[in-house]
Amino acid sequence: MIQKINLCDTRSCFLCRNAMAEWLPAVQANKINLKVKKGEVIFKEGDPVTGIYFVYQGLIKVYKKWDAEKELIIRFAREGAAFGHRGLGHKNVYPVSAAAVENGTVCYMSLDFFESTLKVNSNFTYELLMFFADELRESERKMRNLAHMPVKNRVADALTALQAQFGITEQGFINVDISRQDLASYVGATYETVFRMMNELVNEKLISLLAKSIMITNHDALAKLSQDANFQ
Amino acid sequence: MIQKINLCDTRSCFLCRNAMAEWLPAVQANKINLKVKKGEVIFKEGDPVTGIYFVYQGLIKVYKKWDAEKELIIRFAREGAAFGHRGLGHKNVYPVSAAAVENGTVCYMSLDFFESTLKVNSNFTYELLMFFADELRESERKMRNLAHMPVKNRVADALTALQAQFGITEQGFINVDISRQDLASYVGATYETVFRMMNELVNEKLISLLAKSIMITNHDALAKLSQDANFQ
DNA sequence: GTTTTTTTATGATATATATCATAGAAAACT
DNA sequence: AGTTTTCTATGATATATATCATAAAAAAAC
Repeated sequence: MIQKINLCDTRSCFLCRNAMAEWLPAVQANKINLKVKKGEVIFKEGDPVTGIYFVYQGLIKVYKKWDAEKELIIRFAREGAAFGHRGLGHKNVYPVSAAAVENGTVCYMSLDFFESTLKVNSNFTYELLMFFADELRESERKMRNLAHMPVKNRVADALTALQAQFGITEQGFINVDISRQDLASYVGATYETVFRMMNELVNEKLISLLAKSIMITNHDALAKLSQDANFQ
Repeated sequence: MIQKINLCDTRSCFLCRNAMAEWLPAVQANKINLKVKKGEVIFKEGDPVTGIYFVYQGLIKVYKKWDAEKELIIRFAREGAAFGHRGLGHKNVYPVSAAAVENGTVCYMSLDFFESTLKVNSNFTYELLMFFADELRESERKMRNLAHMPVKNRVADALTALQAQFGITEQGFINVDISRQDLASYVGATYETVFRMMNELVNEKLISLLAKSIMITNHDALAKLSQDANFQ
């Protein structure tokens, strides 16, 4: 991780958007910008928590490992998003790992400074609380899906979520470039099973593929698959 | 839900423990105590969020439904614990359901009053944030387990967690009285599978059963099963 | 205190998903 | 530019877990 001071503009990230304007010089003075290379691990589960990160540019995956080669990707963090905030709370080690999916730049600040930020900016703390509530909701929805939803439906859910997060290119493909293995890790299944389910979705004309790119061709049907399937 | 004003002491719950003493009279004036009967549903997913709850006495399960008879129990809330706080954030419907596992009493306050509490008690907001961070960590650990851990290990994990949360009786049994179906819903598997895995654990002398009661007889071995199984 | 309902127990069977195996294609390194 | 290395593709097989079926036991309702 190459250190590059003063790269970011203290305007675009979650912290800078929600902190008081008066606090931004302090942020400017305390943050550090780091260049990360594709595949580089920024921190891993079990590491002592030293600070919190924001994505300035690029794409970060936050994941939990399972026996050497398996992992579950919890979420993708893109420009502006915080990560490493799971290091907050009453434990002092990261419960997750974070790695760069592509070359990029991240912003880092020490836990001490971040805690000062929380103390000083009550509105920021409140917004962070709301953000945590949203993440918790999403996390528990995924828990339920992992327990009860078939892989095919989870693939549909993952693709819908990726399109919602990253939008589409001019040609209509989901505007994110991740490997099939990472997609499988995001779904919480093996590469092979996800591959097969994608084939089924292609045959049913809900999605179409061009090399690594994925296009959702029947958004309603796909969304229906990813829906709760329950009620009452 | 029978309404019973002024039952609780404004001392034991998460809010009362963390709010400023000066704020407690306001809590006293704005809270409502409700009696709940075993099996009673307090709110269910999709209901509009009107407020937040605390358990004064009894046991509450927080769960997500899946097609009529299946559910995933997210957590058990006992005396002092908050529930319904997943209604915070940027959506206005509960993402989970809550039901009484046994007869009990809960404390309720409107979302408006709760938000005022957050605004006034910055320390409480901070503590709530830390609580959310802890819950998020736990939720994501369970996500990973549901994706990759076999049912037997998840049963071991669930039993370990239940003993940590509820302690043991004088005879050494886990001090909680839940049905096998609820245990299965907590594990995220079917009743039958959990039943079989429990039998295996009994045969391996890690646990022993007496009617509905469960005793952990080899805590280390059980904890080992529920551990990450990964590293490096 | 009897009847009805719910919970527990257990075997047989089906099925979804993981694992193994192998090969070609693409990307990354030197 | 050539050579490892990683990623993608796909079939065959194994296995974990869910589903179905049925009965006994316990709890709840009347």
